[in-house]
Amino acid sequence: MIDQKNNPTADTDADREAQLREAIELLFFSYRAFTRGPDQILAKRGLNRMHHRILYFVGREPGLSVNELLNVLEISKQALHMPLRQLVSMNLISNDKSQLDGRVRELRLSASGRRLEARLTGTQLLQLENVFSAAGRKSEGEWRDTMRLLAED
Amino acid sequence: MIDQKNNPTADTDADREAQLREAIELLFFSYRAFTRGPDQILAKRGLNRMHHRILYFVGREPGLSVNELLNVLEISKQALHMPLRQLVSMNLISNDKSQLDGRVRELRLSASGRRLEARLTGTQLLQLENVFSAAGRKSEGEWRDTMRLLAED
DNA sequence: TCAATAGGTCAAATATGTTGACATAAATCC
DNA sequence: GGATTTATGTCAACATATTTGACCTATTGA
Repeated sequence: MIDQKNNPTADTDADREAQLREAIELLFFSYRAFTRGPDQILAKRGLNRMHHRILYFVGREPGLSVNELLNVLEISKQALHMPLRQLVSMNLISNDKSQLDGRVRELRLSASGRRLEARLTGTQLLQLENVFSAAGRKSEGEWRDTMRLLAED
Repeated sequence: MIDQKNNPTADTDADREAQLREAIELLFFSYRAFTRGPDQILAKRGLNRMHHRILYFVGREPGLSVNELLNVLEISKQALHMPLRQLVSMNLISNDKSQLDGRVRELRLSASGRRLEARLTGTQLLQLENVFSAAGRKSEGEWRDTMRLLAED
């Protein structure tokens, strides 16, 4: 056994691990809360989280190519194939040849695609707006700075 | 078209939505970065993220019952069945009758279960420690406060 | 004793993902 | 211009995962 009195950092290390484990749990529970709203709406239509991600990133960057989408999502072409085809056949996403490079398809939201994306993402926008307004502007900034570090990891 | 000069809040609203969309993306990319390390280790053993979650929560609360685990994970009994049975048969988790109530099973990590959990969670502890040490102690606190609001949502 | 609780398991249907192959059209290189 | 590469689409086989719903045992508690 380590003599705690002669090892003043031992308690601190254990405390630090407990704090970091709380952070792990915050990420788990936050992410679940964050995806719950869209997931519920999607389930009613037989769609899943991947459909939302596709709608989201196509909406963020109209004209996105299939390859660019694959790179953002980090999934295989075959894993994208099914949900993307469904969204196209439901006329939520259009898929037209690029004028500049005939090999490339440009993905865009249709009007109904925009409506669905707005509804799905809307629950998250509202949720985050509520959180930030309760946390205050300064917390929001520190949260963003911290999340950027984690995201770029 | 809305006359921007007579609608001073229009730009602000659009900016605000852009800020909140950045926050959505930060959550998406952060969570992916956060799960990447454990996922890679798990894949080598034919395990997945659910196995890590089970190991994590059993490790956090030794003696946890199956029902308590189901409530934390928010999955069905049948969805838990397979991964939990695998972990028990790999001797990573023990599963003994409770003394107090013979119907209840108490889940605990074995020595090798603790080693695997420490390795999986260790990548996340290190990652978060790096992020927080770069962000500073004050940012860490604001991050926690904000995440608690989102998690409790 | 009877109902409720905790847990384990099975099976069928559905969904999802992986690997690998192959095809087409278009661009680019030589 | 022919060969190669790139972007995309699709298929099939296999593996995995999840859902629904049922059924069973053991144990507890009214």
